[in-house]
Formats: sequence, structure tokens, C-alpha cells
Amino acid sequence: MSQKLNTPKGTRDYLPLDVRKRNYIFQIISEAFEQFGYQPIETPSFELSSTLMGKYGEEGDRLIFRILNSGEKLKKADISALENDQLAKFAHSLSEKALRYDLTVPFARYVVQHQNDLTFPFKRYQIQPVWRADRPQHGRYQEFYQCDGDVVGSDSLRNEVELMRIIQRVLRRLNLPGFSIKLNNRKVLSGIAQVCGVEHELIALTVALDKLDKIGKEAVIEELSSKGFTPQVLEKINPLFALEGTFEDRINQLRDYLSESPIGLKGLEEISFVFEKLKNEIAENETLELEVTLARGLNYYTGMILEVKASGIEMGSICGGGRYDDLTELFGLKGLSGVGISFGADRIYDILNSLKLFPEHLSEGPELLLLHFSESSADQCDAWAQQLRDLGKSVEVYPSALKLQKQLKYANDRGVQWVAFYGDVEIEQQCVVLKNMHTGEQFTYDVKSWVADWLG
RNA sequence: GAGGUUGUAGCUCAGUUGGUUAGAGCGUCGGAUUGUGGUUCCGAAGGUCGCGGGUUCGAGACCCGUCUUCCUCCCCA
Repeated sequence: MSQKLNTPKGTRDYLPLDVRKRNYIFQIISEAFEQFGYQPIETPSFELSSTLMGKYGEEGDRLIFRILNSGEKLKKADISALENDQLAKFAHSLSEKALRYDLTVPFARYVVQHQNDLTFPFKRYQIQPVWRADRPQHGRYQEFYQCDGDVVGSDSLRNEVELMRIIQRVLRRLNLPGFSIKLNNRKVLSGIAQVCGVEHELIALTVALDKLDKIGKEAVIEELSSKGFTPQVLEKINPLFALEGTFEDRINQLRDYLSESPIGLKGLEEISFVFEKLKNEIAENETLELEVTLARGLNYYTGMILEVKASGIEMGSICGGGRYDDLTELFGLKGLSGVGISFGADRIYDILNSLKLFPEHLSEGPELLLLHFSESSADQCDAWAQQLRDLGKSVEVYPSALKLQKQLKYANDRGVQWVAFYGDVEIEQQCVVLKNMHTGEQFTYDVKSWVADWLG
């Protein structure tokens, strides 16, 4: 090896089996979406920078991969901006394209741009990679797949319910040992801020609350306090940590807590609606919880917020989503409400891998490998292979007449289920020998009818 | 973006206070077996010790920089 080889930071190669495993996940997800009438779309890997920048907050902008202008365009670089320390402006002059950061914002652009060609409510799913210039960690990559499903142009809460059912269907079919869905509503968070009299610090409040299950109550209070929240406010927040009981119990406790906040009560009503539709559809190894501290980073959510975690393994959320009333407004189209979810395929992949939940058959090779021992019998093997492929079988012919040991080793390594011998001995005896690679059993068939006899 | 951590054969890892020619297992290849794999036995190939610089008579080991790995924070799928 003359050169140290590596994929770029935060990316990974996929071996054949890895791709099979990934496609298995994609297939289950797309089948579920299709069953609910969602249509597939795709958008380009990169967008105009102006489409993406500023849509994910300050932090988000930093994590967007930018594409350097090429050729003559590089001459447009704004050197004076660099000299004046205006790095953002300078960067913008160097780059007018960027890799997509998620599938939601490009989708919003797509909806606005194609609004006359779409029938609303428009239900789409999209499975494509996204890129983030994040620091890689366990379960975090710079290139990873998202599997998004969204409904735009309908503000019915039934869409929320439908998306929850899709999540259940997907995670059940993947045979996860269990999962928990956490529900909240942005309006409830607004209500909490209202009750506490800190409407203008909603973001700071929710970001801190969101960390509750990670850093604990004391640390959250400490963070809020350090961000300037007064002891009186902290006192008012306190009851939120004491919520307990069933989903309905919590709703009742919150109803009292938010009684002075119309928007908060509205949010509770929405949560309640979704819960009522789903409460009898929760399996034993699943939970549906009301989690008032769930905030999620994306600022565009306005209604329901949800997050899903797999049980029995330490891993970030594997699915998230929510409703956003004014996402397309950013691109000039008002009054179009949307709600969507996003599966993190790479995290699901890692979970299925470590829990050994991928089906065995994914590692199986072709059903049949034809072995020959001379060029003269190879053409006959080719003809049989074509015949079997027409019958829907996956069949390979070993390309050269190498020694048998070598061909069988190849068959073994590839996970081939059957091999067929057609060499001098068989030609002379007018037969074909079939060997089952799992059991080692061998069967001899007449050369004229072996295909039908073997399949029969 | 801040802090820490890791890097030695294709893979997983040894390598003593700095000291001769850097090792093992697995894998690969060849043979035992010219027509029977997944087991066994024998043999072989495979290394700019991440990269660049420095200290030293001498560096895989120590120092600096850089890239990479994994982790914490930030944020998120």
C-alpha cells in the first residue's frame, strides 16, 4: 500500500452485505409509506446556498457543507470582506451552492416551486443522504440517510395520527424489541413560557428543559439560573418536574397548570386528540408518553413534536418529527401547513446490527453456481444459467475452469446455496451433479432434464 | 466551534527505562488433496510504525504541528 487510504471524516463504505441491510430498512420504510398513499420524490444533493442558509439557526449554518465555486466564478471572491473580517460574507462570495442539510427545507422549496403541479394535501416520502459538518461520534455521521415523510396542505390532526401509525408499522416490521414515542406540542411549550411570564425566552427555556432526561433536574435548574431566569420563574417551572401518572393524568395536571394560557390549552387539546386515537393501538413493548420537556432543536415546529427511541440500547433518537405551520412561508407561500417525520436510517442500521436483528437471508448468495472444468462445457453452463434466470433464479457461472477446490471455496465464501458440477465425468455419463452447500448432499440428474427435475 | 483520546501487516492487537533484523492471532496466497468447500496440518507473501518536522550517537516509543479514530460539550438522525 503506497498511500494511506481512508474515507473522509464521518463517512463510511458499505460492503455488499451492508448495502443489503440498508436496502432492507429502506424497503420496509418505503413500503409503509406507500401503504398510506405517500408518493416518492427526490431533490438534488445540493441546493443554492440561499435556500439553506438561515433556516437552521446559527448552529445549523455552521454545520452546512458549502461547495466552493469553480473556475471563473472564484474570481468573484469578496477579498474586501475577508480583510474586514466579515467571514460570512466572504464565504458567501466563494460559494453559491451547498449540500443539503436535511430533507425538510429542500422539500419546502420543492412544494413552493411546484405548487401548481401538486395535488394537496400532498403526501410525500423521500429517502436520500444528507450531509452535516458535525463532529462525528457514536451514531453521528457527516453523511447519513434520512427517510422523511410529510403531509403538506392539511392541518387536520389526523395526519399526525397517521404518521404515528407509520412509525409503529415500520418499527414493528423491523422487529425492534420495543420503542418509546415521546409526544409534546410546541403550543404547550409556549403556554409554559406564558405561565412563567418568559414568552420571549422560549427558546432558552425549551433548550434547557430538553436536557432533563440527560443531565437531570438539578442541572437543568442550574442552566436556567445561569441564563438569567429568576428564582420566581424557576419556582413556577418546578411543578413540571413533578408530573406523574398516565398520559391522561399528565394531561389533567397540565390542564390546571396551563389554565391561564389559551395557547397552552390548545396544545393540550391537540395532544389529547392524537392520544385518544392511538391509545388502544399501543403494543406491550411500546410506550407513548407525554413529555413536556421534549423540545427538539428545529425552530420551525409549531404544533406536535415527537421523538422515538429504541428500547434496550443506548442510542439517540431514531425518528423525530413535528408540525410546522409556516415553513413554506419562508419561500413565499403562506397558509400551507405541514407535518412530517424523519427516520434516521443509519442509527436504525446500527441498532439492528448490534441486536442482530437483520434477517439471515440477507447474507445468502446466488441460489446456484455452475462449475465447469473446461472451456468446452462452459458454454453449456452459460445456456443453462440463462434458462434458469428466465425462471426467476439467481444463477452464476464460475468464470474460469480452475481447480475444483478453488471454485467450491468461492461458492462457500459467497454463501451460494447450490452448486452444479458439469465436467468431463458428467459429460461422459450424460448427467449433472447438484450439491447442496448447506448439507453437503449431492444428487445426480439426467443431463437433458435436470433443470426441471431439480426445480421440481 | 471547545476539550480529551487514538493511530504498528488487509483486520484485531503485542512491542519492557529510547538500543541489533518490529512480532502474534485471524485473513490472504501456495501446498498436503491435478474432481469436492466450510475442519486439520505445512509453508509463503504482506510494514515509508498515520503524515511532516524536532530532540538524540540512536526514535515505533520523547517533543511540536497536522490528519484520523473514539468520547464529552454544543447541536442533532
